[in-house]
Amino acid sequence: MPELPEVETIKLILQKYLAGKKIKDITIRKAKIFRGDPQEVIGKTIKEVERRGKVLIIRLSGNKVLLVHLKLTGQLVFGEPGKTTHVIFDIDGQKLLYNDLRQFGWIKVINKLSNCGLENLGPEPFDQGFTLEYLKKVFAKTARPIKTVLMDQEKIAGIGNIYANEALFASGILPVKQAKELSDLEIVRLKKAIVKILKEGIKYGGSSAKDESYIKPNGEPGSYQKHFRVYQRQGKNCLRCKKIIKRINLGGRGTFYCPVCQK
DNA sequence: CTGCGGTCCTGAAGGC
DNA sequence: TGCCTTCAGGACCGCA
Repeated sequence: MPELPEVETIKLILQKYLAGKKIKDITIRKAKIFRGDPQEVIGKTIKEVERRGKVLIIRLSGNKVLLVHLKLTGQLVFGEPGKTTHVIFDIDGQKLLYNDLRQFGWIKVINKLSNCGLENLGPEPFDQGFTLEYLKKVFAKTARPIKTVLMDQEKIAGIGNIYANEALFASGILPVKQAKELSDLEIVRLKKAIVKILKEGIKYGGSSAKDESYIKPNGEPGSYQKHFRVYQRQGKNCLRCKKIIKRINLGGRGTFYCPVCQK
């Protein structure tokens, strides 16, 4: 599922290929995916591609903006339309497809970045606002499991199930541990682990695990799945202590941890 | 305000 | 073999 590293990877590639090009046409095959009037963006030039949390921000001429959320199975990919293609962008004659098997994702046309939902997102893990003080304050306030808090986009932007599991393993913290019960030392370790794991994800171009449909715009998969330490490794040996990795359900999400290394 | 559960959607996997 | 049921999962909505 596209999380911060996957969306960042897509952003970097699209920025390279789309900046300066013109949206010549848009074909909408599934109306609910595309929100807003496509006529407002047809003919506009792409100025810049950015990211906020898991949302892609495509800035256009005339102060128009396209927001894209890929949710679970969305893809932005160059190529020929298939049965899961719901929107087709004609970019100077080249087809950029929005594919989405489960149809949870969306594309929105907006006129300004204020009041568009992005302002409710928490700090970016690579930005200045992501401080130890901020995390201490947020964690101290809630008895929710730490993993649930990590995935709360209003607390921290961009972390989903894969990177929450991996960051908690890397910092030796149990996913079910109440956020307010974390020690200062654990918060320091967790903060470092979040940054490290997300950067690792970006370095490998995101993760394309077995049941996931994430691919890069050029159609190639990412390779971070080869470096998972706990995610989907239930029943296998912990890479650190050799004990069996467990899987539980937490807030409706598959949750993976080592009962020995994580406390 | 918080937090839980239902909802969207499809293919894969499991049960009989 | 094949039909039917169950499940996964990000974010939003309604409710307690």
